[in-house]
Amino acid sequence: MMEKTYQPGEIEKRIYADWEQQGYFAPSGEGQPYCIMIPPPNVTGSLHMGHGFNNSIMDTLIRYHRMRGRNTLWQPGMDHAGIATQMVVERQLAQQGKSRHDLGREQFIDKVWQWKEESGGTITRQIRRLGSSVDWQRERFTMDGGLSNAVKEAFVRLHGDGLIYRGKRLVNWDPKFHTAISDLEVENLDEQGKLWYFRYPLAAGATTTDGKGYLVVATTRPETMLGDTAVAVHPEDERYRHLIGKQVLLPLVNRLIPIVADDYVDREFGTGAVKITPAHDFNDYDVGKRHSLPMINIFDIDAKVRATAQVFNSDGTINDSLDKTLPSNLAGLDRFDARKIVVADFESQDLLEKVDPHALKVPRGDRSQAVIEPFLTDQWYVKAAELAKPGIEAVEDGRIQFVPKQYENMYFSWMRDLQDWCISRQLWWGHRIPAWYDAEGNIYVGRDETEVRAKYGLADQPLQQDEDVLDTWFSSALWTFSTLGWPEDTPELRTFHSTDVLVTGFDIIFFWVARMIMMTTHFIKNEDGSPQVPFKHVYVHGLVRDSEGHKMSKSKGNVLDPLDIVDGIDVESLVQKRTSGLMQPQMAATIEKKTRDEFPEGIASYGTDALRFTFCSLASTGRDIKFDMGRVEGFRNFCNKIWNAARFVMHNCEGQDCGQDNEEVQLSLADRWIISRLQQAETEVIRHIEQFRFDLASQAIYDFFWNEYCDWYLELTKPVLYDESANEAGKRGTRRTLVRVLEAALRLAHPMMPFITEEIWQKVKDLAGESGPTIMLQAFPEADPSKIDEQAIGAIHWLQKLVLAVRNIRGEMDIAPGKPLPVILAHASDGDREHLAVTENVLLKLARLASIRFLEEGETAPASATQLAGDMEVLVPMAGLIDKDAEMARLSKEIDKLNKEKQRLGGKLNNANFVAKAPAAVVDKEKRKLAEVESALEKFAEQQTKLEHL
RNA sequence: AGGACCGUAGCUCAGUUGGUUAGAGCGCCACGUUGACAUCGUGGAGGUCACCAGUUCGAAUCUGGUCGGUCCUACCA
Repeated sequence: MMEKTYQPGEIEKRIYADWEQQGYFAPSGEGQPYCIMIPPPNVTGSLHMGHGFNNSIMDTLIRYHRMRGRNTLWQPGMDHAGIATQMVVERQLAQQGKSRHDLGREQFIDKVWQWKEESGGTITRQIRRLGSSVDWQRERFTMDGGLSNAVKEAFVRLHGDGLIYRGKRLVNWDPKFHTAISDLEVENLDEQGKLWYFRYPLAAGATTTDGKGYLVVATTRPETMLGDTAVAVHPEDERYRHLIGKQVLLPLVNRLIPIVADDYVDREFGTGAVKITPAHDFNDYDVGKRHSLPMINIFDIDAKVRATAQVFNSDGTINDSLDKTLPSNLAGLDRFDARKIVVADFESQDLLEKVDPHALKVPRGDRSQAVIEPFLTDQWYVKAAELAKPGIEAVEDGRIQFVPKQYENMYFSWMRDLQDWCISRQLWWGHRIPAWYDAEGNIYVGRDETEVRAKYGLADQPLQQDEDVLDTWFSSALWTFSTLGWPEDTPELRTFHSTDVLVTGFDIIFFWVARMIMMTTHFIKNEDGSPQVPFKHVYVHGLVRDSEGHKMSKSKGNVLDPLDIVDGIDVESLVQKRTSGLMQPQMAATIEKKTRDEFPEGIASYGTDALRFTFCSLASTGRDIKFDMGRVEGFRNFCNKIWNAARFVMHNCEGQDCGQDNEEVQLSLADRWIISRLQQAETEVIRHIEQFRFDLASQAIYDFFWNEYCDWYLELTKPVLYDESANEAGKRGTRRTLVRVLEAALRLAHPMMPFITEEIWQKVKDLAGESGPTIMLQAFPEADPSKIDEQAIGAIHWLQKLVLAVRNIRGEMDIAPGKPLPVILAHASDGDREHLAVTENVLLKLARLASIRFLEEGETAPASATQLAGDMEVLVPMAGLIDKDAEMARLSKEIDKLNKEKQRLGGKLNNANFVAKAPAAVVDKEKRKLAEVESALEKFAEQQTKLEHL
């Protein structure tokens, strides 16, 4: 007994549990391997809509290929997400008024592990609820034993190959989290600032060309002047040429610094003279290197001014010759407070020339939002440029293909201009760097301390392991092979690597995709020694945005949990969810209002299949998705439609002879037609999935099921099934077709809508003559061209035109839908007569006709409402039914439309150029169209005259 | 500054190598509970394909430009 409406909740949970328990998600071990690695979600909380989207695409691919007989592995797992996760836990501690230092490293890490269990549990529940057929037996975590081992191995080998080094360089320093971050983790944001013009007095009586005793430099960061070690001018700048090699006396710190010449200087900007602060600006750092300038670090790790500066030579060694004193009134001040004082001091000494407003880019940490300080520290780096080469080649020669292709350009431009990758982080949560130091600071790299001691012959001297951890993306970069057991040479690695597709958003192409390609090509080799790629395709999808097109984010309060669409949520809970744990609690009121406006009733429960189908239907390539609840509702209705079609089929087939026993069957025209259309739909769906066009594939499924199977075929079966006198072979044929086409359509839709298709499949499989424990492991339907019956397609098409013609008259003329109408067909051809002969009985039912007949030779047609079906006229006599004026109006509307078309076609065909140059087939087509339009016009005009005389 | 993508019905989106009467879903209007489904059925209205120029017999589609939007990269202190 099936419910009248589809109720997904209970069904989905039951089915998923069964699948998992039966072990259907594991690779079959047979067939050509097919593998997708899940982009491991961060254990920072729960999955968002982007994950829902991503998972829907991957599961569609996985289920499709599994059904096509591939040895299919979908590898699940999660990412420790170093900085992001540490931040979450630190924020929780902060709510109790504690910092991580109150706990100490070990205890803090325990706390993070606890959080990982909690968040990880939520995430796996979500992944299950989304129906994802991942192989849970193989679930991995980037910090589990195996993967940590892989990380160490990779680090040690890269270090051995000279591709990892440690050095003192300028890094992006996050003063809030007290760690270095990579270039990619810095966001450059437009902000309004100022440009201060400072006077730097010239030393030893030098003067400018206009006779002034000082040089004016412009800066957006006045406080950094404490660390200036030069002023630079352009070598060909006539204004300053004579000053090159001279010195200025740096105010406030009273240090003499040189004036140097460097091409880097833009003569047009500011005054054309630039203060150089090698320890706090990346460009200045380069200038400093070129001119061997000392580097003066004026800040501590909080980006507060130090009491005494740290001074280094340009090669990074400590410089003891320069005065390290910093003005005492600035010591301990935050950057921005120090700035005010510096400016005030310049002003009071009459050294402030002017202040202009200035728009600038401010570097901020993508997690902390703190202003990043370029900072001199010792960090570990990967020589990315060298690793990039095989990765560039792999995409150039097509071993890796991006879908859509335009992302390859983005990839290339990044890969061809790679800076070294700073991989050390001053965090606690992450993979500890496998390097040890002795008392003198010598560095020893190895897999563990024992190995290090053995390798370097260090007996008993104390060794200290590096305190830092690795950038979280370092372990992610190994994901495709570390999850398969590397560095061991495992059967899984041999079987499933290279993987087939990576499904991901464009926002992490650099963070992740590029780095995976680099690491994989370096570490994983084919038998012949050539580099392996991590995946053959990169399917890049867009971002899921809210209904207004805004990016979803916790701080904006517009995030949706995919499960809230699956299971529904009341408005109070939704408001609660969106307003709790905010970084900016003052936003709560605004968020609450917006949420109540958008979802006054909360969100209804739509079920997983509807959500997944929505994601698929929106997945056109390279485009962001504006999430539209209306689409979900539409596809929820589609699920219900499938459900009810199945009810109809069951009602008519259950307990009946559906031809399972191979008794004689007779297929009707309609049967042969729907079977033909099924073949065509199968071809189409396969083609679209192979091309990653999930939107088109979903459309094809929807069209076939609703607009053909339900709207036409089911209706066409009724006259047969309900006809007591119909022969048994014919009924059997119709029942067999009904249930078999349904069964095939379920398999066709299964990758996108796994639950409803399984639930119904279990009910119909026996009737359809199929057996097997689950639809998941059935074959994906493939077209058999010999089943395409052009004659049936033609006849049903004819019938559809006729039915539509009658319905149009009925609708336009306001005739009750149930009123049986007499119909006369005029201008019928032999073909029309043949078609009517085979479709008459169903036609009468579908169009609700009292009678249908051809106009006799020599007979005059009665006054009728007219529609055309091809050349044939469909006449509904007006007597007592139809209002003359209404029909006249309808006719002139039709005639207007046709006249416009006639004009267009006529113009085209009168154009000699068109006739001469266009391909003959195109010209013929236009001619045929014109003839049709003209003949139609003639017929309508005739009717018009006839009616006028009435 | 460089680059990418986008602009099609009220809304969300399709439209394959130029030849369609430019489509779908939702929404809208009218009618309708006929034995799967009102989460439904039937009919209908609704578009100068952002704008301008060009190529072509022919442009939503190709080229150039303008305007609008989104994003990425780099950065002038």
